[in-house]
Amino acid sequence: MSPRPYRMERRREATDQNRDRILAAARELLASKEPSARFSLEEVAHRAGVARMTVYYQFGSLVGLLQGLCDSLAMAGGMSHLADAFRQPDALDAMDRFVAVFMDFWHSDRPVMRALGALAVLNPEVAAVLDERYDWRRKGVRMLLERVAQQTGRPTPKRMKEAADLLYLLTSFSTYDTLAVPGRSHAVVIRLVQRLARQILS
Amino acid sequence: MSPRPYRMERRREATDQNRDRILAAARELLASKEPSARFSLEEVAHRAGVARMTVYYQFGSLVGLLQGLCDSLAMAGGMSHLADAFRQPDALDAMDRFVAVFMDFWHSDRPVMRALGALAVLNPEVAAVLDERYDWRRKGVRMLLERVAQQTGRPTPKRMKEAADLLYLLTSFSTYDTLAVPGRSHAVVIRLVQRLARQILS
DNA sequence: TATTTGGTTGTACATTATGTACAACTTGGC
DNA sequence: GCCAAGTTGTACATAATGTACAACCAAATA
Repeated sequence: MSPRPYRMERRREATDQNRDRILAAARELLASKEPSARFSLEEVAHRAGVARMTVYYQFGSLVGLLQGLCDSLAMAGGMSHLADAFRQPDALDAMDRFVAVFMDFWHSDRPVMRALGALAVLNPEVAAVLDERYDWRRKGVRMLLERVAQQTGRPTPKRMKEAADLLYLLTSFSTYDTLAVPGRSHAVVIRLVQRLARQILS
Repeated sequence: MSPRPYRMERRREATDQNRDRILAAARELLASKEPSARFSLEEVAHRAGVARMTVYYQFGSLVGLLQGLCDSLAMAGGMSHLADAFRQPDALDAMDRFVAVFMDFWHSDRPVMRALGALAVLNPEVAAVLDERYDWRRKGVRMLLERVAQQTGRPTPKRMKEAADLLYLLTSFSTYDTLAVPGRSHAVVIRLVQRLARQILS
């Protein structure tokens, strides 16, 4: 028999709220530096005020939870503005916006980004999740450089590859994490990286 | 009673050999990408052909093992050449050598470097070990820039801080790991980073 | 040769984590 | 009132770290 056309709005709401609390707990735990708060499914559940089994029911596994976390971060981190960058008529303006979007993204939940990157290095499954979700950056860099090349006269392929790798490096979390230090505001970091990006193309 | 003046050369040799085999097994395991080869004390011992208790006896704990691994990597990765860099009479030559030493270091056992960095992010104890051992880079950058500033006329403090952070970024593992891709030789990576470092100072 | 000592090994145990299975329960939706 | 989605608790299997302790081995020493 076919599934009945349930509405279930209130239930949806309740379970979504649970999901959100679980994700929030996971964020908190990943961001927390105290060694007492080790990141584990058990602790996430406890912090979310939910049974361990609920986390399994909602996300399937620890990797599933991280997958949900990635999506949640992309939503909250302003990755939706990425399309705006490419709508800029001028290629260099587009690059500036591109840089800014990623700096904002890394800034939005910095300790979690750091932890996720580390988990990805150590766990191939997590790496696959991140690669899939952060592939936008690779593609974006390529597209941007294509536009810049067309606008300013195409450079040699070798220089293109070099510029692509450098722009990829500049927009990486590691770059943001190294340059965003106490005493240098977020806005200044963005302008600094934008300046470096333009230097690369000259 | 005071300890007797033991010689024990042959025993030393034997145990040192054991230590080396354990460290080698740890390196292999950390470098191995197959998910079957999870990094654990148990697996390290098994690969080294040694009982688990021996690893504990020699290194105390997993963190102790990683500590030993760091020291071993520094020895094998040519960090001893760091002093040579600072013996260069010209400041910019010194910087070139400085860059080359670190690129060689990151290159020497790349997958292990990658894994160690990730472990450090997730484990404060490991982070302390790495910070202690890799502080040379922070200090080195500062010293280099002091020399460059004296040689070329001292720039503003703000630019100094910026240059220091950028040079720190350029000599990081992350930079090496991003730029050393198939099709770009190690030597080319070094020259590329050296060129970027000089650009920073202009 | 006999003994001491440093290093190795095995066993047992406590603790913590992931993950699966399954039954019981709760509550919104029909 | 009934159904089903979602939640919870219990039990269990597996694997990892870490500690304690006793047994053992072989080199070094007296």
